[in-house]
Amino acid sequence: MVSRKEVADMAGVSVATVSYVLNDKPGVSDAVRERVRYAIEQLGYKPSYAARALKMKKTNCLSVFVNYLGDPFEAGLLNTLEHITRKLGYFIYFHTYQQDQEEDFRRYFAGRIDGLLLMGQSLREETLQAIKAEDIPVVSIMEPVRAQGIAAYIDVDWEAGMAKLIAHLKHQGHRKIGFMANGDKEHPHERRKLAFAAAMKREGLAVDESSFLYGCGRLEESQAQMAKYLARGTAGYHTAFLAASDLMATGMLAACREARIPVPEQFGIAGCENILMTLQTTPTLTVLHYPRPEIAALAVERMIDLLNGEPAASSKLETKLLVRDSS
Amino acid sequence: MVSRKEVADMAGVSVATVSYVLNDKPGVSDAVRERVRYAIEQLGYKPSYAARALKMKKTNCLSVFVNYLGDPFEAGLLNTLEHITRKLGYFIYFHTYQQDQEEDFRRYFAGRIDGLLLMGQSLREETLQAIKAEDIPVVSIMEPVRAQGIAAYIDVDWEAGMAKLIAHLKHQGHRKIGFMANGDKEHPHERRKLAFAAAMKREGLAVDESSFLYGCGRLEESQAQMAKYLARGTAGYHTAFLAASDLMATGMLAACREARIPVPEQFGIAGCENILMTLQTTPTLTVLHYPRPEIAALAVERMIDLLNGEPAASSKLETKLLVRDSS
DNA sequence: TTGTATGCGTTATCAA
DNA sequence: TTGATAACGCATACAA
Repeated sequence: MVSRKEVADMAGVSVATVSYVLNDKPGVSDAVRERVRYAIEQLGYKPSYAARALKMKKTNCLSVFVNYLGDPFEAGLLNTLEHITRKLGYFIYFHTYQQDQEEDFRRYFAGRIDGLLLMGQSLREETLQAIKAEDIPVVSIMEPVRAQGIAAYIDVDWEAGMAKLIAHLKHQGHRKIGFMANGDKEHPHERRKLAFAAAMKREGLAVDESSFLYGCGRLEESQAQMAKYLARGTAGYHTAFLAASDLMATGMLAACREARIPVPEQFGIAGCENILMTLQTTPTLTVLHYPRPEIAALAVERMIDLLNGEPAASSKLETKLLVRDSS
Repeated sequence: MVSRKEVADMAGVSVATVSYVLNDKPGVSDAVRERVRYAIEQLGYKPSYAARALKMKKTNCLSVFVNYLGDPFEAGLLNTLEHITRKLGYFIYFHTYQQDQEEDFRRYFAGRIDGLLLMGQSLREETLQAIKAEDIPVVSIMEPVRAQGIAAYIDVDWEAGMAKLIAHLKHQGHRKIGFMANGDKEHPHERRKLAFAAAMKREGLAVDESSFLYGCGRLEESQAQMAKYLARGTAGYHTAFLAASDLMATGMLAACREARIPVPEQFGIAGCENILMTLQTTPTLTVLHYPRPEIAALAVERMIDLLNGEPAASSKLETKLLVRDSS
């Protein structure tokens, strides 16, 4: 590990001068600048991140809590997050988040990251306190289910979106519409479930507990649950199903195929994210389009604002209804 | 930000004593220990990570370069990595890796992480030098395509695995067997392609460039490429296709369904990872089982070895053939 | 059993 | 235009 002192010695200057060159400060003669640059190059010197972070009280690192690293919907958000923040000079870390691991994370906040990005998770009160104590700004993509103290989130207007989907299905003649929910009430999918229920009521359609299946956010589980539902013989009770995620909608599609129930003729299905896969299913999936790049970009923008001491603000973007072959 | 000095003042002791308590050093009276603990609790003190990292020249952080964050195969590895390392007291960071971003990462190694985990990527020579200069151990899950200086990798024996798959298909009567490859020669999938070619030759079956399609590791692209292949009318030239990833195998399945080509009657398809999804496709997918939890656990074990100064070592585990309905 | 003092690699202030 | 030097928060050798 070569430190600044060695560079200074080799260039025959003081450590301060090396700093000036490194940070492009004015007031260093070209000759000295060149000598320092040469020494840095020769020695392969890299500034120590830890020392700089200690001195500056700034890490240039951001952290993202991800619900599940294999999720294609989240991946679309993460890619944009990573690109934009890297261009801004930040390093961004991804971790999977689970409620029961929050405690492990609490000691994580002191002097490691400048900001925290959430993917709609609701944090425990103590964790929030720890974050606040360290003065770490939090921005959530997707509105947390429990509002909490998180003042900055970026999301779509789920109720308006679900209303569009429901109106479309209603127009197709559907009256009994079900919903494949996540099941975990702390999961960001929960907000989509609530929005579905609210929109159904506003459309004058019935919702009760029998309207819901629970697919845990996973294709496989959703497929299994749907298969069980269809096998119960009460098939036909609902004529259409929405899902809290495209992955779960795809699972339902697979279950219908297995059960030889024609979609959309006998059963309508729709998702609410527009992940790439929904264009490749048979039939292609009717979805709400969730503008992931825009949302991620806005989230970063908000984060930078907060890091600059500007006040928190939230935004809700619009979804777009894409009618395809599954409805 | 509350520092150790404040804790010391409140407890009426020196900063050193606070350190002793914090690090569970012996030789502190119970009374003092209690007082310090109380002060820490009251003030909500958390040790500064940056300061500790600077002093100890150890960050307790590991980094993982991931090919694609939405990939279900990689996700299975990441989950295990995260669990095990966290239990060992490490924080683990995930980043997506792309060749053209290596330069950005070069300054990342100085004082930020103790070790680097790769998912089969081949790094540039300069990057490798930078890593070596910082004395950061590297362990790769999946053998890198270009051997390089990476002395520690954990993988399965791909050639033996591909041989099992091919022998199985041969036994089913297939002679013309194709392979859906990635196309990116630096991608870890490339090794599976090479293993396929080698195993085919050893089985006395023909392989040439026409044996390969290129799905870029993605379901959608694989499906599109397969659809194009089937539409060419030369369909029937190959009677079976393997894929470098289960996701791509699933894409081929979807393409066959679209083209109304019955699998496995007219066309055999198989994957080589055994991700969960392969149990839910129609038909279920014949696969090689890649033991992800075991591989990930071994990788962590090797990393800890290297961190303790023990010599590098590599391992190759066995795959298992799971014959299901697609072949 | 506890305290003092030093250094880790930086940045930044103040002198020279 | 450059150089000493004092922090930053922590761990630890050594002294008390």
